[in-house]
Amino acid sequence: MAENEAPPPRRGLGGEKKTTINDIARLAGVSKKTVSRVINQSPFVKEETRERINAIIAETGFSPDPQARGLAFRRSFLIGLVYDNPNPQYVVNMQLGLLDAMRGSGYELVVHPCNRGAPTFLADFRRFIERQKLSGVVLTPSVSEDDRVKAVLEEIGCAYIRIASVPVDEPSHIIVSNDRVGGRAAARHLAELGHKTIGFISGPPSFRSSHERRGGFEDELKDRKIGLTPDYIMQGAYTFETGLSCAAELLSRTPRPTAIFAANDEMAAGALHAIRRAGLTCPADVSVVGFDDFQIASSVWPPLTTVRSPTREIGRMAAEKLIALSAGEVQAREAAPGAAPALVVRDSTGPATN
Amino acid sequence: MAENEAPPPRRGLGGEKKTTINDIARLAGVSKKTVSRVINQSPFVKEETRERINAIIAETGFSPDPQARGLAFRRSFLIGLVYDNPNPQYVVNMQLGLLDAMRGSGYELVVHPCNRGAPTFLADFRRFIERQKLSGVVLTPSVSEDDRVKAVLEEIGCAYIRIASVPVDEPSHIIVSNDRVGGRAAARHLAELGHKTIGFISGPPSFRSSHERRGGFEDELKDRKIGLTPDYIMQGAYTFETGLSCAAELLSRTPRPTAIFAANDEMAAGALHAIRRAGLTCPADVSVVGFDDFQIASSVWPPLTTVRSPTREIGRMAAEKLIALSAGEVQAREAAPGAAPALVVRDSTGPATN
DNA sequence: AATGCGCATGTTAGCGCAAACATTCAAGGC
DNA sequence: GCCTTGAATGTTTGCGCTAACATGCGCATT
Repeated sequence: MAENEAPPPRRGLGGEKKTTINDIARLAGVSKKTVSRVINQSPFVKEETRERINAIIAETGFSPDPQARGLAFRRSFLIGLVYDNPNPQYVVNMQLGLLDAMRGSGYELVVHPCNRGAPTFLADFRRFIERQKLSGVVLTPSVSEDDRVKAVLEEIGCAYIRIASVPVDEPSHIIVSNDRVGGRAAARHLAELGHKTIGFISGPPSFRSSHERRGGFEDELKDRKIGLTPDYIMQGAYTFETGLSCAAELLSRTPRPTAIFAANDEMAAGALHAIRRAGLTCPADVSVVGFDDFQIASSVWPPLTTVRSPTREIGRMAAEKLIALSAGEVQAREAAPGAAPALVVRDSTGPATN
Repeated sequence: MAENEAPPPRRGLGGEKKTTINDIARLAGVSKKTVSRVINQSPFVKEETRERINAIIAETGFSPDPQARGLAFRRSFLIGLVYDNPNPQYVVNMQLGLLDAMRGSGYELVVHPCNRGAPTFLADFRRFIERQKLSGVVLTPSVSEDDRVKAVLEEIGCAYIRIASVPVDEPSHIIVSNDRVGGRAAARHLAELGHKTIGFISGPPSFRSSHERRGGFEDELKDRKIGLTPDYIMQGAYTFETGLSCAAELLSRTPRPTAIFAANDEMAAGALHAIRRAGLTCPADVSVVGFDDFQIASSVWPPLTTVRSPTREIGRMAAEKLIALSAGEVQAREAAPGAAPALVVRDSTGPATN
């Protein structure tokens, strides 16, 4: 009866008392500290004792309370995914990758989309990390490219991994999604098909990936002595509409390009429409290559030849690294190799016809 | 020096000690229990005291440690999103909606994709809820339609909200995404454009939404005395490919349908290709209506007329309801009205031409 | 035999908060 | 005046776990 304060609803979950470390200790005939040592893999437990305790843990299905553990450790067992990438497919793939590596690790994933433009962004971000005492944070582009964010994390002392197109940090804190390699792959493919007059639609300069995809593309063309004049380079914004308008512009050049590389699938889809609208056919008249291999790439006509970005794999690597980091493990000095983007050839590319 | 056990890294986050409820109590010249009462909105605090404490809390930016709070309350302040819906856009929109309502509430969102087919699914699910002592769970289709899941939650006593196309539960536990209304809207639109011969591509029967979308569509046509014979109904699987093949089939019927309603955008995109491939034009020869209004709807040509499913709004409502539930508030007896789907008219529909 | 040392374990005191049980103080009843 | 009542606050205990500090025990050393 007593006080009856407002919101806190009485009783926790279920009715029966849940098994605690004490129960395990009693069953094993040891103190709870020894059980704790087993759970935390302390080397100072006799092999035989460890096995006995582990058997009991397995039998009872016991698993330590993350909250209590967190309170004692002064950190939660939560990993945050912080992103401002508007592409749903990227986000979901990233989440799946992270969860792949987190499964069975005792960590959980909390998602935190954010708006880097908001005036309270940094303060909110900091609050989020501190309040939740996150074990670690995964940053994706373009938050991952924000050095203020990095500074906050360093100051707080929170483990983090940045996913970025270029090595912007020490190797232990970054996973490089090798967009440059992907750009090269696209150029190589078009070159091998005999294209000489190629148009390029870049992403917005605010994304590092734009520069990388473009850089890789240009490098490969240069290596092959294929020219790419400024006239044949348009700047889009990773959207369908900009893909459409930029491609329309490119198609009006003389000589008309026989191929277009758009820096993401969305823009490539726009390019397909521009081609059709111009009375041309893809790939007979103009080939198109996209980037990302998101769902849209196989839902347009013709299905897009594109560069598959191994987002899920990158997520998995990020989580593995982060868990190791937050457990205090020392990291290798060199950056992890990082899964490389790979070309997926579909129907939107064909031999040059000029 | 002492033991130096393996994984637990010493020291928590940051260096400086963080402010606790004790600090606030000291500053306010009261006991920490009084501060606790203020935080938990107990009515037994003098107005003046409450204001003074609130002022200090605001000033110091203090916010209680969720872990400690959770430990004492026997529940975390985490809300879980459990889903097996493969559509990234749906998932991301849902997450955004949930977070809209959770912002500032002190809750965080942990995501939990699952595979309902896995043999350990139910056990894993239960473990997840119990271990984390989740405050609440949001279930989306098709996990939301699984009564075993509901049973587990009831047994554990965990608050939950199911998002479903039909009222499968008591009103306090469900939010209805009125797919039937959306189906009707699509039919009305086509009828008003004068279409009489209409083809329909349904979703897979394993999703309730399939039945609802189809049901609404059929009901509206019946009300308007427009026939829809089995010949003009195809069953797809919510994928681009099935949309393509089903539409091809429909286009071979005599008389040829002047309009096709596909139960999601993905299939509608497939239908567009089938139309083009058949040498026809959309919307001149055949109109197409989709469902969902995901990104793909505006990235195909012509941009799709479709039914926008207010996923984000539904998510917001779900989180609001769940927070109220988990705070022990009594729920209204009737189901919340639920944001209704709305038709978005773009370029894929036009007047009937037969 | 006394000493030291290292492994294996137990004990105590928190982590930051809320529940249950005091306690205080003022207003009102007879 | 004494006693009841109840609002407003404080004290203690404990949520489930770990850190820091014992402690016990066997063995090698002097």
